Amino acid sequence: MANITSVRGFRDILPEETPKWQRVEEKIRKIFFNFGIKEIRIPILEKTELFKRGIGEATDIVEKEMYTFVDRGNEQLTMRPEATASVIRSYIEHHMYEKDPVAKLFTIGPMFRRERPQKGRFRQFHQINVEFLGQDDPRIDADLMSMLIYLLTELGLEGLKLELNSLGCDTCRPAFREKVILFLKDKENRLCEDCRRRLGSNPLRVFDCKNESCQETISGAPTILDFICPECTGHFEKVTGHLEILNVPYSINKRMVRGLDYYTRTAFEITSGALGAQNAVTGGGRYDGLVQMLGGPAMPGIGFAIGFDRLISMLPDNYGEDTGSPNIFIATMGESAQGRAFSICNALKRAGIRADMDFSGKSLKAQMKRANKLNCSHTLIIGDTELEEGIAPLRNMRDGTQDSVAIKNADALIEKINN
RNA sequence: GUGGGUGUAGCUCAGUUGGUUAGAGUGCCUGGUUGUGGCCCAGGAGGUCGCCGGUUCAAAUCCGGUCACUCACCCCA
Repeated sequence: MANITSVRGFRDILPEETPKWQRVEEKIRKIFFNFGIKEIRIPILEKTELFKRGIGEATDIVEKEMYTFVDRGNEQLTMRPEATASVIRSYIEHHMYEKDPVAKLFTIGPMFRRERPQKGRFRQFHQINVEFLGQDDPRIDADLMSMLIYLLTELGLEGLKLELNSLGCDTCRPAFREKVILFLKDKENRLCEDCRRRLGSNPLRVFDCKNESCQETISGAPTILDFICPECTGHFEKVTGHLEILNVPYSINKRMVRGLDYYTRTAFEITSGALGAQNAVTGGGRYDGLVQMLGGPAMPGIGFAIGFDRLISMLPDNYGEDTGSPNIFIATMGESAQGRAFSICNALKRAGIRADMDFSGKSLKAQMKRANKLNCSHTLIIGDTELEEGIAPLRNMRDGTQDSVAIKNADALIEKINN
């Protein structure tokens, strides 16, 4: 009978790797706490309509990547492909803006997109999302990006590049869009198949097409920064100004656009050369129209998502390893020793000390080998008849020196280990 | 959805122009040695060679199909 395997693009994160995830999450939570960002936990399943309206009907995500199904109650549901729409839905549903229009929220969890898997891309992947709602001051944008850079640097990442652009707003982007369509109309035959299709749905995407001919064609086109309205220009200039004040290095990428429809004004991306083709570790931007679009009040917002899996893959293998705390292995010789070891081992664990032992009755050699494998700091050997008190030497594994103090009971041992 | 690469032991991989009981390293188990583990020595378990079909006296090896993994396009974090 054939074995059952995991679903394509859905992977197990094995015990060797989970400490990395835990350490990163701990550090991030601490930083978010200091920046006044509170956690929100949202469902994995939402009504399909939420993403259609939020992300945009014509986007690749909605068009062909969502896990959508009809449930037994005949309702169209979707496993979330991203978190922002859900956070906004919750913000509106619970009238959070009534209590306090300003909300700084984060959420961590899995997202689902049915793409072809490759390096740094899975069908179930994990994101750390941050949303700042209720404020459109350019300082918010700068503060958000500065925190992000700080956070990634704190985690030990190097070679990061922050790129940003402005996408304009509802009033200036449509005009720019028309201009681009007009510009490309008579050059259509020089565009790739995808871009010709995009011309009708999302012509701005031609800007970041990787096809050479497309790049050449679009290079003469007006760029959005020359075209956006004075308000948007002002906002963008202030954002970059504040970034400079905060000493955050950045570069402007006039051709960067976003694949989700809700973005307005500030859009940014952080990339790393260490990631392969899927080089974006973070992406985000402002979405001043989204709250209203989803049925809430007119309320600005900005946010980002960190690709958790990609972030983890950039960290060294030993990241998050516990090295300091004591880790005891109890080896036994003989039946009666096992009995005493059993209760001592249990007492150690309840006293907050990591401890383990072997019940299989294997040779001492095998037990010691196991202790070594578990990377134990100390091995305690308990003999069958030696030492009336019942406990033999506590031995340090690392330098081989013996500590031959006989210990009378578990309490004395705990004290010894803790001193 | 499109293209390239790869599927042989738990893991990393050899396997010459098709030819007998398919190998190594590592890991695992047992024993020896060792001032009770690391080093060394001996032995052992473990594989329908991804799956199906074809060619052949004979297929891990050649051909076709299929599935999986992987990298890239696309898209995005």
